[in-house]
Amino acid sequence: MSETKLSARQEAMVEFIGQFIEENGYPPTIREIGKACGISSTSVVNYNLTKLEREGILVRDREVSRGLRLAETLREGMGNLIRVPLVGRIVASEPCPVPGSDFAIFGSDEAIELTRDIVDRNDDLYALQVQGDSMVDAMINDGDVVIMRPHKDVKNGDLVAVWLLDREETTLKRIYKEGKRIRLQPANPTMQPIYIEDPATVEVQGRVVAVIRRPN
Amino acid sequence: MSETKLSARQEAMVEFIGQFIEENGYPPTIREIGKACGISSTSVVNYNLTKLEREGILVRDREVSRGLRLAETLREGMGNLIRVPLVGRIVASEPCPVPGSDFAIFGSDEAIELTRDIVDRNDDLYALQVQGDSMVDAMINDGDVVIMRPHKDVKNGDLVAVWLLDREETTLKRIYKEGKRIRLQPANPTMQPIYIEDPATVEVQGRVVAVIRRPN
DNA sequence: CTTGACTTAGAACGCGCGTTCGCGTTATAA
DNA sequence: TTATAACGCGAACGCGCGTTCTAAGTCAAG
Repeated sequence: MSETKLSARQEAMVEFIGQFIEENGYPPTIREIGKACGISSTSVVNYNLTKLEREGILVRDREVSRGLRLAETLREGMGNLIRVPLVGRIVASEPCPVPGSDFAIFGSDEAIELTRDIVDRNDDLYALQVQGDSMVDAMINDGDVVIMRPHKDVKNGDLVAVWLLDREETTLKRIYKEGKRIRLQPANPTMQPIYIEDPATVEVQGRVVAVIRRPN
Repeated sequence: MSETKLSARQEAMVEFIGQFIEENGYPPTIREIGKACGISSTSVVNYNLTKLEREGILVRDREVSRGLRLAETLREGMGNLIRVPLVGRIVASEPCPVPGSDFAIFGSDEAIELTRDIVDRNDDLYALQVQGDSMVDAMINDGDVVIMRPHKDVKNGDLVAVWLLDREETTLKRIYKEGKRIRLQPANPTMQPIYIEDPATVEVQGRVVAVIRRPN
């Protein structure tokens, strides 16, 4: 779609509409747009509005007063904020909860709002709060919130939450598949890696996409 | 103001209005509110609307179609997103930059958008990206982003960035004033604290309000 | 020049929608 | 009981506002 097709008048209209909505909380009328952009006739405003709609710049609800909104605002408002459900706590001594299996230990309305600056996509992300100091070797403190993505494709070097069957503990490590064995590398470079000879004894719960800490 | 004064009908109206705005991008009319809440008369809707306005729940623009908005939405929309400038990198071997003294090493448009869920207030917050593994004893990795608040009032137990004059290094520690001396406690509980006998040799750069890590 | 697509103007139509008024119901207090 | 207020209903008034029709000005192609 070419965006250069917008005339100066149409560009002014779009700018005014956006400004108006932000100021007043509701869209302007045809006549308000006309007055602001120096258009005397309502039909001209209507004409250009229909044009902008066909261009995809805005969405109109016909027969409705103030029934228009900017498509841009629609996407920005919906897409820039991501609500991630806080589904539970992660403790070393027990398997960490996942959204599918058990339900949330917090109310389902418990969620963390994040921006695209922190997590780019939102494909079934969920959040867990770390309890205890058992994750210090993963550079993660008590109280930290980890944002998880269901594992699906785990690549070498990913920071993942795994449940170790034989040790009966949950841990956060970087995972490397080295032939038949698996190496679990702590994030803290001063700690030693764990080598797992039997891949069946590790269950990857998910990949850590972000860690958020709020000291006191 | 007592919030329990809302009747069931008024509460339903508020809920419907918020839902309607989110769905359509513009507020409902009096008659739409009435139909949705089972009110046959427009005057009743108008009556309760005026009541809600006096209660501070919503704002009305008189004589204007769809001229209403929720006060809550007003605050949330404007204030929920916080832009924090990314002013530079923090390295152990040099003093960390602060917004006032040196200017941003990144473009001034370099900023991170955060929500109120991560940082509550926005009083001159700024962000620094950690470079190097020198902060591992503060449980902070290479590449982590720390959100800082200019120090002002530093309380015991705050996680702060300090410049140590005699060691010539920047470090992130929890600070405790114990009489005349200062104790700098690493976040990693396995590490030993540093004791500073002369308070003049530490310069508090700011308080860490959040740490954000995005593993690869 | 004529033709036709694009854009602007002005005016009229008609329903949308906020406002207002009268009146009935219920509740709490004097 | 009456008085006052809070709350509800329905109808009518009147401007707000989207729609539509006619007409005219602009500009490039033929």
